[in-house]
Amino acid sequence: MSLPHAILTALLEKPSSGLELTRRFDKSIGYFWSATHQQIYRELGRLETSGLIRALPAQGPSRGSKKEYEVLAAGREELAAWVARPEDPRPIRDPLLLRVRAAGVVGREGLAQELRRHLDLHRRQLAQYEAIEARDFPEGGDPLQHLVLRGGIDLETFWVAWLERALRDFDAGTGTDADADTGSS
Amino acid sequence: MSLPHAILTALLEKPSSGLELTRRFDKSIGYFWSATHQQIYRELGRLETSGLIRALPAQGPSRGSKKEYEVLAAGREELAAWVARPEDPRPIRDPLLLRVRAAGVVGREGLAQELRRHLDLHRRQLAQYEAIEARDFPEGGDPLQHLVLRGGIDLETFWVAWLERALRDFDAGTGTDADADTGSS
DNA sequence: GGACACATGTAAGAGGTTACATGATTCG
DNA sequence: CGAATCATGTAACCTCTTACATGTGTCC
Repeated sequence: MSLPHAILTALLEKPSSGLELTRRFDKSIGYFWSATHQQIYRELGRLETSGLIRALPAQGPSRGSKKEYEVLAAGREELAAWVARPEDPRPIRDPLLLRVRAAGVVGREGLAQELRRHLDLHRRQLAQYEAIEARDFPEGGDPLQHLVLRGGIDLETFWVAWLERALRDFDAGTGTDADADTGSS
Repeated sequence: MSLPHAILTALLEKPSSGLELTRRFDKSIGYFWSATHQQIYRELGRLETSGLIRALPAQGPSRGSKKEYEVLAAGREELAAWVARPEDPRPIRDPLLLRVRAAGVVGREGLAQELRRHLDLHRRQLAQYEAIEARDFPEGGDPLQHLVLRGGIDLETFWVAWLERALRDFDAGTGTDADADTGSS
């Protein structure tokens, strides 16, 4: 139940149309809550029906013409209540860790290459976050937004470190070569 | 598409019934891929239909009586192929980071308490993982399984550090007191 | 008017969550 | 036999993903 709250947050930061929201979910907000345009349009409809947001006047046909939304008082209240509402962290569900475990059973053939690919992706993401930090928080800025960005940076840092360690272990474990053998049954 | 592969991995490690699998998904395997018994039974049915696993003989009625499954050659091959199959990491979708961002817009009332609660949960989880490490990997053990466990440990370590930092920032930012437990009406 | 970007929307299906339903076994 | 536990299964619902569909405005 986080998508509606992500949208409320985004709309409070700046009233927007569906497409503008989609763009923002590809950038800053999307760094910790991703969503596609189909999800966003559906959820905008629901939020409007629930009376948490409203479309600004100047409507044309439903398809094709731009529709701007803004948050109503009820929406702001709902969001404030949600911020404090207890909600346990979800159990981890990570395909990469699972694949490493599976490799322990069926062999690590091809896995090292995939780990290298992920390492590269996470390094890029980390560099991007750090560039954003240097640009937007040179000396302060909104402390809460900075905190969130630090979360992203720390998370990517974890992945980079873990993947480097994994590849080191692989090299050590198989002599000189990463994922050569697996010498099946 | 990871659940079937999680089940194949679990069944290769040890042929099991649905309930036994459910138990194992509440422990070791569940530490990086959680699943409920309904998901597991549904997926076992699909995997059997697909010819990747089979139920061992000695069947009774479909409800109530135990059914053991084992992985067939096709299942092992599918799992080995999946280990090497490229699959990009999913974008982050974390409700807690989102709530901190929302707090920047509607106020941080009640948030510190929730962060403290999460900090406690993550500390417990970390302690549990470290106990498992001390018990199962005193000096080695399966390097891949150890690597996965290290992933869990490092991830929890990240959360603990980030939450501690967040709470420190909160205390600094609001004078002496975070949000004074919001003492309700 | 054709191409293209802008903008919103529909549909089908997979995966996950929650609640409930049903049969078998064991133990007092 | 009643209760608890083991064990499998159904159903409803919600979210997310993927692919497709439709309309508008602009520029050549």
